[in-house]
Amino acid sequence: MEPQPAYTHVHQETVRRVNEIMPGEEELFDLAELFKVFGDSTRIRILYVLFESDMCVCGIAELLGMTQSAISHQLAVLKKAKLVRYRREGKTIFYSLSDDHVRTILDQGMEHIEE
Amino acid sequence: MEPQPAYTHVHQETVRRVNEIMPGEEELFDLAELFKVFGDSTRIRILYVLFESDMCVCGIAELLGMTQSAISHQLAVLKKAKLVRYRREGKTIFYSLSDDHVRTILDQGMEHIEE
DNA sequence: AATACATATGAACAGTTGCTCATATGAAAG
DNA sequence: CTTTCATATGAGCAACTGTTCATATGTATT
Repeated sequence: MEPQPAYTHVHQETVRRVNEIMPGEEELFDLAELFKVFGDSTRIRILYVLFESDMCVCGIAELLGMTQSAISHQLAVLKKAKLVRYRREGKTIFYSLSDDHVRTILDQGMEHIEE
Repeated sequence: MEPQPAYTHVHQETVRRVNEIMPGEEELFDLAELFKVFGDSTRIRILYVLFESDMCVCGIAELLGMTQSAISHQLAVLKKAKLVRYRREGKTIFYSLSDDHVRTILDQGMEHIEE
């Protein structure tokens, strides 16, 4: 048996409750990774563009006034986080939002900052 | 009048709609700043602790097995983002969640990663 | 096969982040 | 006033991030 810390400042009952609801290490990591993706205004702008319409990489770049490379790198991040999907049509690749959580999360964030 | 970009890949109508819903520069910045705060697993763990109970800095440090300094630095970040409040009781300072958006945002994030 | 166009990707660089360590502030008790 | 306990804060450092630049991949056209 490992020695337990003393918890001089926290009640046993609270320790128990916190341990009960605290997500596991991997969930915490994944959650943080997800929010990091929302933590950049270029990526947020891309998501807002995709709210209105599926779009190709160069279209997004044009709309946001950024280079194709910068957008492509950021789309890779969004893709890895499964926030966007893509489909190929000939030479062009169209990106679109993959689910509704994106909108809910951004809306809640917006509500918070507008207080 | 400034010269307008050509938008060779995007329809005028889409450009108009995107510009209509795109938040302003300052809002985008604030939104990204907010999500950056959620983008660290230590801060997320602190928020989960505060879901269960108001708590002093050293209590949080104890519960999470981290130094007082590390927790204090992170609480400063949470405080700046207005995600937590604090009250002094003698020598001790108790931190608590400041509103419900925190829970909604974390829940939505959790839903997304659990797909 | 050669060219053109759309996109992806790796290296490099400046800027940022999270922790540690040392120290400062601030309140209560002696 | 001095000590003690709780917290805050600044400097420093290693790790990470977002962009640019150059180049690679992949598809269609000639």
